[in-house]
Amino acid sequence: MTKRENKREEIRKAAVEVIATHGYYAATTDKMAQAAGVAVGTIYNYFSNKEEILEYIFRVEVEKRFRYYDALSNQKIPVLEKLRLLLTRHFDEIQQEPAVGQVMVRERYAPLDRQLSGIQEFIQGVPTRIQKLLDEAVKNGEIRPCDTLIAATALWGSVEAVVSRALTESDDDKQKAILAKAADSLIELYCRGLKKTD
Amino acid sequence: MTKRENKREEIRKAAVEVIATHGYYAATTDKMAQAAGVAVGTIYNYFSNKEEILEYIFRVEVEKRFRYYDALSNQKIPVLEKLRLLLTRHFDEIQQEPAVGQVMVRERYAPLDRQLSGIQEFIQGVPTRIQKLLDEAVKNGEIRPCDTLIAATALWGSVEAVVSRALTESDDDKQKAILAKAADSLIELYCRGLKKTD
DNA sequence: GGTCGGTGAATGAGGCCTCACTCACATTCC
DNA sequence: GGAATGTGAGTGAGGCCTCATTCACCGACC
Repeated sequence: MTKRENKREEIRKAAVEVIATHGYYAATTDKMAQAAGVAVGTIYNYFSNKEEILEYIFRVEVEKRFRYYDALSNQKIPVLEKLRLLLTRHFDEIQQEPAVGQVMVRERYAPLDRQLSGIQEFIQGVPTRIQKLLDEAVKNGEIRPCDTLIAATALWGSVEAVVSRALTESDDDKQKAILAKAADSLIELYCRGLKKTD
Repeated sequence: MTKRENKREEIRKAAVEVIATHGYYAATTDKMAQAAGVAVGTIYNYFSNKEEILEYIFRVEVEKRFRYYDALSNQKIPVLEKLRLLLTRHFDEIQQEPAVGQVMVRERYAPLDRQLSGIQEFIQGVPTRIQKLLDEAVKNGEIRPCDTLIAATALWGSVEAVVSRALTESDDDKQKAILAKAADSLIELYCRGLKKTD
């Protein structure tokens, strides 16, 4: 990583913290600069404006997830197992960087007017890929035929809600407990449903 | 409804439209005033500040849902049926006032620093009530024992995601189609799960 | 090895603009 | 005619971004 990329990374991390605690709009460039230990002007040597910072934050996460998805899609394991791995990885990452999780669930819609492509890709891209997996699973008979658009949307919505819920938990151990078993709980929920099997 | 309440209501409706299209932060008081056909100053005769408008918007919706929940909880029907009715009603209301739906899914977290109680009640209150229903259903054997906190959080997360997805649909008929069958699709998804019943 | 000029990252005060909110006055209502 | 309601230009606080300047570093040259 070049020196330049390094500094960009430092600013990104600082911005994540500030946005996570104050929200995008209250996260002033002053606060970000202070958190990164640089002057305001320095930020503008690495990003063209405040929005680009938010976009970059999302882009980094999107790419992480897409890479993992791609690696997974070639493997010869049941689709539901792929799904479980995908969610597990996601919750793991949130656990390691809770602030990133905060930003992702909170700022998905942030600057409405000029929609940022990094955020767009995240909102649409991840559920779309889940839908692809579900379609595949329907085709090979692993799951029953159903409206995969609704199912994929619902599944990812659950994930975000659980992340959001976990992160409002002030007790650190409880937070970790929720995140740790979240993937398995959700997969079980979506596989078996709620009804008693009789 | 008194004349005063009437005007407050008009301003609320106008604000909903403006916030739905621009997002809370870009929704200036000027735009709201214009949309309501009044002067900026008038708004401040009915609301003490901009945040209170957003809070009021949420409060109106929360109370609608709580009233329906209360009416439902006394009835002698299966819990899962209550849940279905609750969701059906919710999606119906969104269909009739899509802008309100936009605001609810987008602005849940809006002004982070000083959390607005109307919004808080919505974020926490609705899932909490769903969890109560699930607990009841577990107790009377209607559904299998499970982590009802996760299940309730997930269920409501799915609802919000589907609403959000439907509202990004520009084709009006498609939007209605999604919303119309959303409640049943979700209930079925959560009851039967995805797996093939063999 | 000491001097010197070139380079570009870093700085932060302030320009400029936006927007929530006010208030002195006008209008309407009863 | 007095109370209630409406008005919208004005105010000032606050925040994004700029840019003239600084300065640490480095290679060139004597």
